[in-house]
Amino acid sequence: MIVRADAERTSTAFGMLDLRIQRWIWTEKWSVLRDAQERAIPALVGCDRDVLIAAATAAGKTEAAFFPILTHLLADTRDTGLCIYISPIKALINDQFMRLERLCEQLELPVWPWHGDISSSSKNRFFKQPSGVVLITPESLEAMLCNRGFQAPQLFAKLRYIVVDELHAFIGTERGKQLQSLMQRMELAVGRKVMRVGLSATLGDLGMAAEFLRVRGGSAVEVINSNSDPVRLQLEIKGYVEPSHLLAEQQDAPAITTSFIVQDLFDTLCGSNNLVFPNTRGLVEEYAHALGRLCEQQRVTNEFWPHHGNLSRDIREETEAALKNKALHATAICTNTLELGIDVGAVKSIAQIGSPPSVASMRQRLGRSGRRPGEPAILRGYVTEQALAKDSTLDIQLRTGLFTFAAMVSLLEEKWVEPPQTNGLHFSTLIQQLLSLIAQRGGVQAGDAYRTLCVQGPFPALGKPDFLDMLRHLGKLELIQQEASGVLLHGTKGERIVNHYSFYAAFAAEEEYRVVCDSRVLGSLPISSSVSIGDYIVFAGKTWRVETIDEEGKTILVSKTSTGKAPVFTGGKGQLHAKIRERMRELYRGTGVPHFLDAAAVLLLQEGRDSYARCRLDQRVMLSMGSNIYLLTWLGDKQNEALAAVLRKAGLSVSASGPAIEIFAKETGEQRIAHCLRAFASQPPPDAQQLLAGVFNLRREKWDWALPEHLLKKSYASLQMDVAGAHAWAQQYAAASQEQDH
DNA sequence: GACCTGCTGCGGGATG
Repeated sequence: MIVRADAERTSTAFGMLDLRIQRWIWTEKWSVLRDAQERAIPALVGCDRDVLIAAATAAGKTEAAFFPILTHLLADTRDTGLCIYISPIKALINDQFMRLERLCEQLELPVWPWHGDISSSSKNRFFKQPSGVVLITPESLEAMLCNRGFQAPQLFAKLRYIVVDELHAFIGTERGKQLQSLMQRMELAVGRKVMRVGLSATLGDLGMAAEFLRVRGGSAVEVINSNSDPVRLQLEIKGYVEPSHLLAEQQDAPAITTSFIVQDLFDTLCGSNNLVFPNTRGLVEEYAHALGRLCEQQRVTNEFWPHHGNLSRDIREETEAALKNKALHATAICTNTLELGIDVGAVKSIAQIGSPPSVASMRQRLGRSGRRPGEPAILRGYVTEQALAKDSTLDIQLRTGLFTFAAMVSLLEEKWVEPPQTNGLHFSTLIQQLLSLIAQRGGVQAGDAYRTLCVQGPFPALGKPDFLDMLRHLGKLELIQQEASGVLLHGTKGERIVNHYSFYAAFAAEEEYRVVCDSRVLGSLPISSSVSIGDYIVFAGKTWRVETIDEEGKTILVSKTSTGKAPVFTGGKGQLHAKIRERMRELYRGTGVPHFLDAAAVLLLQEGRDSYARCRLDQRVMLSMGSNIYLLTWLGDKQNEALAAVLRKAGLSVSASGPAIEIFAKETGEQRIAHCLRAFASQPPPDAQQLLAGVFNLRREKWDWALPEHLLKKSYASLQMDVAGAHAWAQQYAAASQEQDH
């Protein structure tokens, strides 16, 4: 057997694996182990350290983790161990289950897929024999701890490893804090350390990711960073100019440039598989509909399929099947539903309409193309700018849309991605974890809860007095109550909430209407998107008339029509990192032309540079235009948000706007703004409580409504602002303006 | 001018 000889000759790690796993690798005809696998096996097989594996999407990360883990679980022949694998999405659990079960069948090791769609009979069988591999979501794990807390020590008695897949998808989120807390609670239940394994393809900073995996112990995590062969990139940004007079006259008509972009997509993408990312669900609908119509007009089979989170599973699977079907050419118009885990096979190119939300996201998207040996990863960018007019805003004059996109692409080429955002406090999730801990243990001492969740857990930023404040507030809201003995229990309201299944998710979800046509569910629309009877809408790439709206049953009935308009989906704003603004400024100051711009985009680049020079933005920080003053910091959105709060507190009417802060009412005067900035710089940075005094409407996360005011402000500020960064900038500004005065 | 993710236990009734 040649295959066997190859594997043995080139690999020492191979010999460390259980013989049955070696045999399985031979029968699968794998000639060599991948780099990540080769290095992960010795790191994991001894079960004596935490490991972070960073490797490209198709580099066999799952096997890299499971070959040595299964080997370790099988080593004790009398008592097979347990491994818990945690995934952010159900579809990934289903995928991994199919891959893993083929192997584990041979090993006589049970694999337990575990999420909301799995029957309780399978789950009950696990409770009788808790060993093997459990593939689970954080929410299902939360439910297990909540409802079977007393059994936790027995259930996890044999737990050896916790594997977290798509680690980057958790970092910096409510679910991430929840996950860290769950891992901590499992370890406490069994009274010992359990080895943690993180898997990811898109990590901006491995040290921070390691620290996320093991709070206060990141430096001891073994990091395996496997860069497989770098893929050749083929990048292009095409520029388009929207005639402004037409836009003003016909508000409702689709923009002229949209139809140019649609035509270009049609011409370049037909005949191959591609993904198109227009950034919003509404635009996914618009483009899918427009491309479908174009196919109809040209009398060719439609090759364009919509995909986003509000479409029914049914419709999403149609799109996924079209992409996987080798007999068809298919292009998906999608949101980041197709950015994560689900396997849709290799695609030829990615089209990005408008700049992406982050460089990390653009890289993840691009990772979907160029997966076959020798093929490049192709990114086609499209940027629309409005025609220049006398009254054009600064934004339009500077062509910030093009410069943002170009800066991001140039950073992508340098392999830079945003570092993970780990300083969010997420006190909302602390409340959830406290209530869940009470459920798990049937009551908990306040000091014990503080130690578990804050001192040793993922919420170390909360001091003891603040924690007690929070408990008192939760008591007032009847979420918790304290027994005479000091034990914390659920209050009447807390009891009701914890006993409903909606408790297990750490993140908030908006209520939605189901959209139904002839008893087929097409998907859902958020309650907030205003839709009335008789409206014509675009949904799932087709047009419909709204027939009835059932408020009780939360259902919208529609029928087919021939015209319609994409519905409005609401949402927050992305946060641009300061590094991108820095790169934009270098582009304005430079004279070179990035190789990835087409002729029209180069013209826009020149127009932007002309405006930058004309406004003398290299020398000045403030610029009066129309009735406003712009404070051009060129900082990231979080720093600008903090500066805007500082100015707002001084009584100015302001709004953070791209690379600048816009100050309304020119009569304010540049002097007054300069004075505010110097005053801010001369004092130590204010805390959130001072900065957000008198500011309302700060609730963003699921349990924010139950936080005492000052903790809500602290949590909000940690997520939305960088006060220290803003302060550092103000100090630089103050020093520079002093020099000018002398 | 943002996007996405997730969900138990129990009881009643039908079916094999």
